[in-house]
Amino acid sequence: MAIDSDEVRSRADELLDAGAHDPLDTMRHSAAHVMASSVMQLFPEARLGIGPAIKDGFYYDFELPRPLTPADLEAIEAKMREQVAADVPFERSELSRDEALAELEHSGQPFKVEIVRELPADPPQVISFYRHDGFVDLCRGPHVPSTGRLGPFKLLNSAAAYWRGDETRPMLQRIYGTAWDTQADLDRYLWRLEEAKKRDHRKLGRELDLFTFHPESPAAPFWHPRGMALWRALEAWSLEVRRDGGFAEVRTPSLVRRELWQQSGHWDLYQDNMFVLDADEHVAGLKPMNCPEEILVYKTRARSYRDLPMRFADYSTLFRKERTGALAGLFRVRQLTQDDSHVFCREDQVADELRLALNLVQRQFAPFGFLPTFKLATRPEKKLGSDEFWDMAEGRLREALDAEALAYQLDPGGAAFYAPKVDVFIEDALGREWQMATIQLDYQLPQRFDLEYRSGEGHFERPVMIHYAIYGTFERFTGIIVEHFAGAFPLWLAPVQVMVVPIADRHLEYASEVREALDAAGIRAEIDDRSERMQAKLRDAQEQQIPVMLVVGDRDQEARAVSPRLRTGASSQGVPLEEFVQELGRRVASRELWPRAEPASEEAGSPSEQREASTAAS
RNA sequence: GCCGAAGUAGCUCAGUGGUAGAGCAACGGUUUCGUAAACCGUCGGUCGUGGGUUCGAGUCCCACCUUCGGCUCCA
Repeated sequence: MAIDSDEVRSRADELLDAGAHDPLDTMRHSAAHVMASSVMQLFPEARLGIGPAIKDGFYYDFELPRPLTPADLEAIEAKMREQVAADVPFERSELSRDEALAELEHSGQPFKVEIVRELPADPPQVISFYRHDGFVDLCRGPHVPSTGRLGPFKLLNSAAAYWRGDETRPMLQRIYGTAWDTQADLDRYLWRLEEAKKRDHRKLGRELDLFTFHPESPAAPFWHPRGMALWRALEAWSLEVRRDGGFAEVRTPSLVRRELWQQSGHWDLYQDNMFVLDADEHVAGLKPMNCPEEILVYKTRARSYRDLPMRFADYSTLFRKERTGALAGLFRVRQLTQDDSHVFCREDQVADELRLALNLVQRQFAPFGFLPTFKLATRPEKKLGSDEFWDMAEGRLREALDAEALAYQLDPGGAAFYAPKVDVFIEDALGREWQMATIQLDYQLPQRFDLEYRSGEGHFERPVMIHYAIYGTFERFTGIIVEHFAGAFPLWLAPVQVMVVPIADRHLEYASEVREALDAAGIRAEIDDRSERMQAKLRDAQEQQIPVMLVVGDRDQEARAVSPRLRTGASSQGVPLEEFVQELGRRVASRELWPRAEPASEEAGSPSEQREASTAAS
C-alpha cells in the first residue's frame, strides 16, 4: 500500500481501511478522484463530499449550483479521458490536523473540514492528501501511480444523495461510474446492465400478462390469470415443503385492534410503517406481521411440552406503509404475502428446529436452481440479554449450520438487539445477490405475551419462537424469478405449460382432445384457435416463453400423436400423445429445471441430434 | 418523505406554440397453411389530472397523481 505504514491511525480507521487495497478498488477510487477533478474544472464552485470505490465501480458526491444533465456527464467523462491520456502522476502529501483544517477551510470545502474534525485529535496523526493535475483531495489512499493507469470506465448516472445519508443534512449530487481492469470486463458489466433492463419484471410482467400496476392502488400488483397460475405453483411447492416439515397452515385476520400491537411492541416501534384505521371507537391497524396473531392461536389453550414444537405456516396478506420513494415494482410493495413460518418450541428443541429451517430453505430453493448461502449475524453492541444468553443463542445457530454442513459467513454485530439470526442469500442468473429468508430466533415475544407450556415436571416453562419466510414475499420472489429466468420459466412454474397449435381449423377437434388429455394430467394447456398460420402461432407462443408447443396436423391426428416443439427450438414429430403427456407429468411432478436452453459454448452433437425433441434430452 | 427525470392509441415511440402521427396489437373480410410474423381493409387518443399564460397549448408556467433513478457501500 502507498500509505506510510508507521502512520498512527485509530482502530476504527484500520477497520475502514481493511480490504481497501484490492487493486481494482484502488483503481476505482482513483477514477473517483479523476472524476472529481473533472467536475471541479467544469464547476469550480463545487464542494466535495466523499468518493469511494463501490461494488462494480465508484461514485463521488458534490454540492453543485444546479442538477446535472446527461450532457454534463458526457462533458465530465470527456474531461476524464483527457486526464487519462495526459497520464498525470498521483502525489501524496501530508499535513498535520491543524494545517489540514486551515487548508480545507481556505479552499472552501466544508464537508472535508467536517471529516477532518471528526478524526480524533489524540493521538495526533498525519492527514494525507493526494494531488494530480492540480487537483488536491483529502484522501487516505492508496492510488494508482498515475491517471493513465485507470482501466476502462464509464459514467453511468447521477442522482441525489444526502450528505452522510442523513435526510436532515444537505442534499448532494452523486455521480456513479463503473471501471474495470479490461475492456472485456467493462463490456460484460454493461451487457449485464442492459440485460437487466431487458428482463425488468415490470416490463415482462406486462408482456407475459402476469400482473399490472395501477395508480388506483399504487405499489400493489393486480394479478392476472397467468400471474396467478405462477403464484399458485409457487405456493403449492412452498406448502408442500412446509407440510413435509411438519407445519400446519393457519390464517389470521388483517384488521387487528391497537391493543395487540401495543403488547407486541409494534405500536411503539413500527407504527410509522402501519396503516392505522379508526374503526368506530376502536383504533385498529392492518397487520404488518403475522407473529402476534400466531401467538393468539398458540394461547387459545394450555400447551404441554408434548405439543411442542408447534409449527404454523401463515400465508395471509400483510400491509406495510413503505416510504413512497422506496417503492419499486414487485420488489417493494405495500401489500405483501409472506410464506411465513412460526415455530413454538422448547429450549432443547431449538437446535433441531433451526436445522429443520435450514433444511427447508435449501429444499425450497432447489427447483429454481438456487444454491443459498448463509450469514450468521451475531450480537450487536447495543443488545438485550447477558453474554451467556448470546453465547448460547449464537451457539445454537452455529450448531445448526454445522449439522447441515453449511458453509457460512459471519456478520459480526449484525443481529437484531434481541437475538441472533441467520440471513439467507441467493444469486440470480445475472450474478446479482438477493437477501431472502432470515431465520430469526426470538425470546422476546414469548416473554411479552407471557407464553408458556407445562413441562414434564409440572412447571410452567416459556417456549422459544423461531420465525422465517423462505421466499420472503410472493411478490418480491416473483419479481426475482421473472428476472432470473427472463420470463422463460421451467415447465413446473410456467403459467401456460403447453400451447396446442392446430395447423388448420380441421384439426381443432383433435386439438381439444389433446388439451383434455393434458388437462386430465393436471397440465396447464391452451389451444391457439385463431385463424392464423401455424408459424404465427408458434412465434407468439415463443414470445410468451411457453415451454412446450404441440403442433397437431393431419399426420398427428391420424396417429393420435403430437409433434412437440420446445421453447429451446428443439422439435420432433409423431410422439404418441399418451406417452408425451406422461413425460410432461413426470417432469412437472419432479419440478425439473426443464426445458433449458443449451449454453451456446457447449455445441455438441450433430444438428439433427440437437433438433431431437425433448423426450430423452433433459 | 427528499432530489432529479418521465407520463402522447392496449404496447413501442415520433410530434419544440398553429388541423394529433407511425409500427405492432385489436376488429372485419379473404386465407386453412407442418415448426419464430399470410393478405386487404377498419377502428382506436379528455396528449396523466386540475388550473394558468396565450388569438391559439401535446408543446410554456403552477399544483397534484403515478412511475423511474438515487438517498445502504464513508478520506
